[in-house]
Amino acid sequence: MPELPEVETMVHRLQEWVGSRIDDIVIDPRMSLKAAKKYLPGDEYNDTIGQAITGVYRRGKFIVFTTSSGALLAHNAMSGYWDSADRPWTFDYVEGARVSSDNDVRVIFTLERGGELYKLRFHDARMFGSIRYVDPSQLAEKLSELGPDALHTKHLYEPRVADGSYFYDVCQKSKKPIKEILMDQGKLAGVGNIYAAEALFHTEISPFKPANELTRLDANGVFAAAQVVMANALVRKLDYAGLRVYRKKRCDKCDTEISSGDLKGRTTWWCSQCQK
DNA sequence: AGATCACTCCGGCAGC
DNA sequence: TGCTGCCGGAGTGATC
Repeated sequence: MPELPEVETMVHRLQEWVGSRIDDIVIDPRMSLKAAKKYLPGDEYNDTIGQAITGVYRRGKFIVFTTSSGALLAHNAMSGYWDSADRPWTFDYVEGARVSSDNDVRVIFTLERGGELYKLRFHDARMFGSIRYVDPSQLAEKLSELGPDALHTKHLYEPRVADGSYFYDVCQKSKKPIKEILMDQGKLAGVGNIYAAEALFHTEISPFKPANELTRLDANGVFAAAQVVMANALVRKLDYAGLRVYRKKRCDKCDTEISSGDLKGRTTWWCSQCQK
Protein backbone atom coordinates (compact mmCIF):
# COMPACT_ATOMS: atom_id res chain seq x y z
CA MET A 1 0.00 0.00 0.00
CA PRO A 2 1.67 3.19 -1.12
CA GLU A 3 2.23 5.80 1.55
CA LEU A 4 4.03 9.12 1.37
CA PRO A 5 7.44 7.83 0.15
CA GLU A 6 5.89 5.53 -2.43
CA VAL A 7 3.69 8.28 -3.80
CA GLU A 8 6.61 10.71 -3.93
CA THR A 9 8.58 8.14 -5.90
CA MET A 10 5.75 7.65 -8.36
CA VAL A 11 5.33 11.40 -8.75
CA HIS A 12 9.02 11.72 -9.48
CA ARG A 13 8.69 9.24 -12.31
CA LEU A 14 5.62 11.01 -13.65
CA GLN A 15 7.49 14.27 -14.18
CA GLU A 16 8.33 13.23 -17.72
CA TRP A 17 4.70 13.81 -18.72
CA VAL A 18 4.68 17.47 -17.79
CA GLY A 19 4.09 19.38 -21.00
CA SER A 20 2.15 16.63 -22.73
CA ARG A 21 -1.51 16.80 -23.75
CA ILE A 22 -4.22 14.27 -22.95
CA ASP A 23 -5.54 13.22 -26.37
CA ASP A 24 -7.77 10.34 -25.35
CA ILE A 25 -8.78 8.23 -22.37
CA VAL A 26 -9.89 4.60 -22.26
CA ILE A 27 -11.48 3.28 -19.09
CA ASP A 28 -11.49 -0.46 -18.43
CA PRO A 29 -14.91 -1.67 -19.58
CA ARG A 30 -14.75 -4.80 -17.40
CA MET A 31 -15.40 -2.87 -14.20
CA SER A 32 -18.76 -2.78 -12.49
CA LEU A 33 -20.60 0.54 -12.63
CA LYS A 34 -19.82 1.20 -8.99
CA ALA A 35 -16.11 0.58 -9.42
CA ALA A 36 -15.97 2.62 -12.61
CA LYS A 37 -17.41 5.63 -10.78
CA LYS A 38 -14.05 6.14 -9.14
CA TYR A 39 -12.33 6.91 -12.41
CA LEU A 40 -13.40 10.15 -14.11
CA PRO A 41 -17.17 9.66 -13.73
CA GLY A 42 -19.77 11.63 -15.67
CA ASP A 43 -18.55 14.85 -17.25
CA GLU A 44 -15.09 14.43 -15.80
CA TYR A 45 -14.15 12.12 -18.65
CA ASN A 46 -14.84 14.71 -21.34
CA ASP A 47 -13.50 17.54 -19.20
CA THR A 48 -10.14 15.82 -19.01
CA ILE A 49 -9.63 15.20 -22.72
CA GLY A 50 -7.67 17.96 -24.38
CA GLN A 51 -6.10 19.17 -21.15
CA ALA A 52 -2.37 19.77 -21.04
CA ILE A 53 -0.48 18.45 -18.02
CA THR A 54 1.29 21.43 -16.48
CA GLY A 55 2.74 19.76 -13.37
CA VAL A 56 2.73 16.59 -11.27
CA TYR A 57 2.81 16.87 -7.49
CA ARG A 58 2.18 14.95 -4.29
CA ARG A 59 -0.13 16.04 -1.50
CA GLY A 60 -0.41 13.51 1.32
CA LYS A 61 -0.97 10.23 -0.49
CA PHE A 62 -2.67 11.94 -3.43
CA ILE A 63 -1.12 12.63 -6.80
CA VAL A 64 -2.04 16.01 -8.24
CA PHE A 65 -1.69 16.48 -12.00
CA THR A 66 -2.28 20.16 -12.62
CA THR A 67 -3.72 20.78 -16.08
CA SER A 68 -4.52 23.76 -18.28
CA SER A 69 -7.97 24.28 -16.71
CA GLY A 70 -7.98 22.26 -13.50
CA ALA A 71 -6.39 19.16 -12.09
CA LEU A 72 -6.51 15.42 -11.91
CA LEU A 73 -6.55 14.22 -8.33
CA ALA A 74 -5.50 10.59 -8.14
CA HIS A 75 -5.21 8.18 -5.24
CA ASN A 76 -3.39 4.86 -5.49
CA ALA A 77 -5.05 3.31 -2.43
CA MET A 78 -3.68 -0.23 -2.01
CA SER A 79 -2.88 -1.48 -5.45
CA GLY A 80 -2.62 1.54 -7.72
CA TYR A 81 0.47 2.44 -9.74
CA TRP A 82 1.34 4.31 -12.92
CA ASP A 83 3.54 3.39 -15.86
CA SER A 84 3.71 3.74 -19.59
CA ALA A 85 3.10 0.99 -22.11
CA ASP A 86 6.57 1.32 -23.60
CA ARG A 87 8.22 1.13 -20.17
CA PRO A 88 6.30 -1.25 -17.86
CA TRP A 89 7.10 -0.75 -14.23
CA THR A 90 7.98 -3.15 -11.47
CA PHE A 91 7.13 -1.51 -8.20
CA ASP A 92 8.38 -2.95 -4.93
CA TYR A 93 5.69 -2.79 -2.33
CA VAL A 94 6.39 -3.95 1.17
CA GLU A 95 4.46 -7.11 0.41
CA GLY A 96 6.94 -7.90 -2.34
CA ALA A 97 7.67 -6.98 -5.91
CA ARG A 98 4.66 -6.18 -8.00
CA VAL A 99 5.33 -6.84 -11.64
CA SER A 100 3.48 -4.59 -14.03
CA SER A 101 0.61 -6.53 -15.50
CA ASP A 102 -1.55 -5.69 -18.50
CA ASN A 103 -4.52 -7.24 -16.78
CA ASP A 104 -4.91 -4.66 -14.02
CA VAL A 105 -4.85 -1.59 -16.27
CA ARG A 106 -7.95 0.47 -15.41
CA VAL A 107 -7.35 3.73 -17.25
CA ILE A 108 -5.20 4.46 -20.30
CA PHE A 109 -4.37 8.06 -21.13
CA THR A 110 -3.14 8.71 -24.65
CA LEU A 111 -0.64 11.52 -24.28
CA GLU A 112 0.75 13.63 -27.09
CA ARG A 113 4.21 15.06 -26.66
CA GLY A 114 6.35 16.54 -29.40
CA GLY A 115 4.16 15.00 -32.08
CA GLU A 116 4.50 11.50 -30.63
CA LEU A 117 1.78 9.52 -28.88
CA TYR A 118 2.32 7.61 -25.63
CA LYS A 119 0.15 5.46 -23.40
CA LEU A 120 0.17 6.40 -19.75
CA ARG A 121 -1.52 3.68 -17.76
CA PHE A 122 -3.10 3.60 -14.33
CA HIS A 123 -3.06 0.08 -12.90
CA ASP A 124 -5.29 -0.80 -9.96
CA ALA A 125 -5.94 -4.47 -9.43
CA ARG A 126 -8.24 -4.01 -6.46
CA MET A 127 -10.01 -0.96 -7.84
CA PHE A 128 -9.74 0.95 -4.59
CA GLY A 129 -7.93 3.85 -6.15
CA SER A 130 -9.50 6.89 -7.73
CA ILE A 131 -8.93 9.51 -10.40
CA ARG A 132 -11.06 12.64 -10.38
CA TYR A 133 -11.03 15.72 -12.57
CA VAL A 134 -11.58 18.86 -10.50
CA ASP A 135 -11.64 22.57 -11.27
CA PRO A 136 -9.27 24.82 -9.32
CA SER A 137 -11.80 25.63 -6.59
CA GLN A 138 -12.74 21.96 -6.13
CA LEU A 139 -9.07 21.10 -5.95
CA ALA A 140 -8.48 23.65 -3.23
CA GLU A 141 -11.51 22.36 -1.33
CA LYS A 142 -10.46 18.72 -1.55
CA LEU A 143 -6.89 19.43 -0.50
CA SER A 144 -8.02 21.65 2.36
CA GLU A 145 -9.59 18.56 3.92
CA LEU A 146 -6.11 17.17 4.42
CA GLY A 147 -3.96 18.15 7.36
CA PRO A 148 -0.48 19.55 6.79
CA ASP A 149 1.94 17.16 5.14
CA ALA A 150 4.05 14.85 7.25
CA LEU A 151 7.24 15.45 5.28
CA HIS A 152 8.61 18.11 2.98
CA THR A 153 9.58 16.45 -0.29
CA LYS A 154 10.69 17.70 -3.67
CA HIS A 155 7.33 17.34 -5.38
CA LEU A 156 5.05 18.44 -2.57
CA TYR A 157 2.14 20.55 -3.83
CA GLU A 158 1.90 23.94 -2.12
CA PRO A 159 4.21 22.95 0.73
CA ARG A 160 2.54 23.07 4.11
CA VAL A 161 4.30 20.74 6.48
CA ALA A 162 3.51 19.82 10.06
CA ASP A 163 6.04 20.11 12.88
CA GLY A 164 6.40 18.52 16.30
CA SER A 165 4.61 21.35 18.03
CA TYR A 166 1.62 21.08 15.70
CA PHE A 167 1.53 17.32 16.20
CA TYR A 168 1.59 17.72 19.97
CA ASP A 169 -1.36 20.12 19.80
CA VAL A 170 -3.29 17.60 17.69
CA CYS A 171 -2.53 14.83 20.18
CA GLN A 172 -3.65 16.92 23.12
CA LYS A 173 -7.10 17.25 21.59
CA SER A 174 -7.89 13.55 21.34
CA LYS A 175 -8.18 10.51 23.54
CA LYS A 176 -7.99 8.22 20.52
CA PRO A 177 -5.11 5.79 20.19
CA ILE A 178 -2.00 7.58 18.95
CA LYS A 179 -1.78 5.38 15.86
CA GLU A 180 -5.22 6.56 14.74
CA ILE A 181 -4.07 10.16 15.03
CA LEU A 182 -0.91 9.46 13.03
CA MET A 183 -2.96 7.88 10.25
CA ASP A 184 -5.76 10.45 10.22
CA GLN A 185 -5.25 12.21 6.89
CA GLY A 186 -7.30 15.17 8.06
CA LYS A 187 -4.81 15.79 10.85
CA LEU A 188 -1.54 14.74 9.23
CA ALA A 189 -1.30 13.85 5.56
CA GLY A 190 0.82 11.02 4.19
CA VAL A 191 1.32 8.53 7.01
CA GLY A 192 -0.28 5.11 6.62
CA ASN A 193 -0.27 1.82 8.44
CA ILE A 194 3.35 0.86 7.79
CA TYR A 195 5.13 4.03 8.79
CA ALA A 196 2.80 4.69 11.72
CA ALA A 197 3.74 1.30 13.16
CA GLU A 198 7.43 1.94 12.52
CA ALA A 199 7.41 5.42 14.06
CA LEU A 200 5.78 4.09 17.24
CA PHE A 201 8.23 1.20 17.43
CA HIS A 202 11.16 3.60 17.19
CA THR A 203 9.79 5.79 19.97
CA GLU A 204 8.73 2.80 22.09
CA ILE A 205 5.17 4.00 22.44
CA SER A 206 2.19 1.67 22.23
CA PRO A 207 -0.05 2.24 19.22
CA PHE A 208 -3.01 2.04 21.63
CA LYS A 209 -1.82 4.79 23.97
CA PRO A 210 -4.36 7.62 24.13
CA ALA A 211 -2.96 10.54 22.15
CA ASN A 212 -3.58 13.06 24.91
CA GLU A 213 -1.42 11.05 27.29
CA LEU A 214 1.68 11.70 25.21
CA THR A 215 4.01 14.29 26.65
CA ARG A 216 5.35 17.03 24.41
CA LEU A 217 8.58 15.05 24.24
CA ASP A 218 6.69 11.89 23.22
CA ALA A 219 4.73 13.68 20.52
CA ASN A 220 7.82 15.38 19.13
CA GLY A 221 9.57 12.02 19.13
CA VAL A 222 6.79 10.20 17.32
CA PHE A 223 6.53 12.91 14.71
CA ALA A 224 10.28 13.02 14.20
CA ALA A 225 10.42 9.23 13.94
CA ALA A 226 7.67 9.24 11.31
CA GLN A 227 9.69 11.75 9.31
CA VAL A 228 12.86 9.71 9.68
CA VAL A 229 11.36 6.39 8.61
CA MET A 230 9.72 7.97 5.58
CA ALA A 231 12.80 9.95 4.61
CA ASN A 232 14.85 6.77 4.94
CA ALA A 233 12.40 4.91 2.73
CA LEU A 234 12.93 7.60 0.10
CA VAL A 235 16.70 7.59 0.17
CA ARG A 236 16.83 3.81 0.32
CA LYS A 237 14.58 3.82 -2.73
CA LEU A 238 11.83 1.94 -0.91
CA ASP A 239 14.04 -0.88 0.25
CA TYR A 240 11.77 -2.42 2.86
CA ALA A 241 14.60 -4.24 4.57
CA GLY A 242 14.71 -1.26 6.92
CA LEU A 243 11.33 -2.06 8.46
CA ARG A 244 11.58 -3.28 12.04
CA VAL A 245 8.09 -4.07 13.28
CA TYR A 246 5.60 -4.05 10.41
CA ARG A 247 4.73 -7.69 9.67
CA LYS A 248 7.70 -8.84 11.72
CA LYS A 249 7.81 -11.94 13.89
CA ARG A 250 10.28 -10.93 16.60
CA CYS A 251 11.44 -7.69 18.14
CA ASP A 252 14.98 -6.90 17.01
CA LYS A 253 15.65 -5.15 20.34
CA CYS A 254 14.45 -7.67 22.92
CA ASP A 255 13.53 -10.78 20.90
CA THR A 256 9.96 -10.76 22.22
CA GLU A 257 7.39 -12.05 19.77
CA ILE A 258 5.84 -9.12 17.93
CA SER A 259 2.15 -8.68 18.73
CA SER A 260 -0.40 -8.04 16.06
CA GLY A 261 -3.97 -6.97 16.43
CA ASP A 262 -6.75 -4.82 15.13
CA LEU A 263 -6.83 -1.09 15.69
CA LYS A 264 -9.81 0.61 14.09
CA GLY A 265 -10.03 -1.97 11.35
CA ARG A 266 -6.34 -1.94 10.51
CA THR A 267 -3.90 -4.66 11.44
CA THR A 268 -1.12 -3.24 13.55
CA TRP A 269 2.15 -4.69 14.81
CA TRP A 270 3.99 -3.74 18.00
CA CYS A 271 6.34 -5.08 20.64
CA SER A 272 4.42 -5.43 23.91
CA GLN A 273 7.70 -5.40 25.81
CA CYS A 274 9.32 -2.31 24.30
CA GLN A 275 6.30 -0.19 23.50
CA LYS A 276 4.36 1.20 26.46
C1' DA B 1 -24.65 19.33 15.19
C1' DG B 2 -20.35 17.42 15.40
C1' DA B 3 -18.12 13.23 16.12
C1' DT B 4 -17.93 8.57 15.31
C1' DC B 5 -19.15 4.33 13.17
C1' DA B 6 -20.48 0.78 9.77
C1' DC B 7 -20.49 -0.13 5.31
C1' DT B 8 -18.86 -0.01 0.43
C1' DC B 9 -15.83 -0.67 -3.60
C1' DC B 10 -12.48 -5.44 -5.19
C1' DG B 11 -8.85 -9.14 -6.24
C1' DG B 12 -5.27 -11.55 -3.93
C1' DC B 13 -4.08 -14.73 -0.98
C1' DA B 14 -3.92 -17.39 3.57
C1' DG B 15 -5.86 -21.17 5.51
C1' DC B 16 -8.36 -24.89 5.45
C1' DT C 1 -7.31 -28.57 -5.46
C1' DG C 2 -10.96 -25.41 -4.73
C1' DC C 3 -13.40 -23.05 -1.75
C1' DT C 4 -14.22 -19.34 1.99
C1' DG C 5 -13.08 -15.42 4.54
C1' DC C 6 -10.30 -11.71 5.44
C1' DC C 7 -7.80 -7.38 4.27
C1' DG C 8 -7.93 -2.29 3.50
C1' DG C 9 -8.00 4.18 1.93
C1' DA C 10 -11.30 7.06 1.80
C1' DG C 11 -16.10 8.41 0.77
C1' DT C 12 -20.77 7.97 2.14
C1' DG C 13 -24.72 7.77 4.92
C1' DA C 14 -26.37 6.35 9.47
C1' DT C 15 -26.28 6.77 14.24
C1' DC C 16 -25.16 8.43 18.80
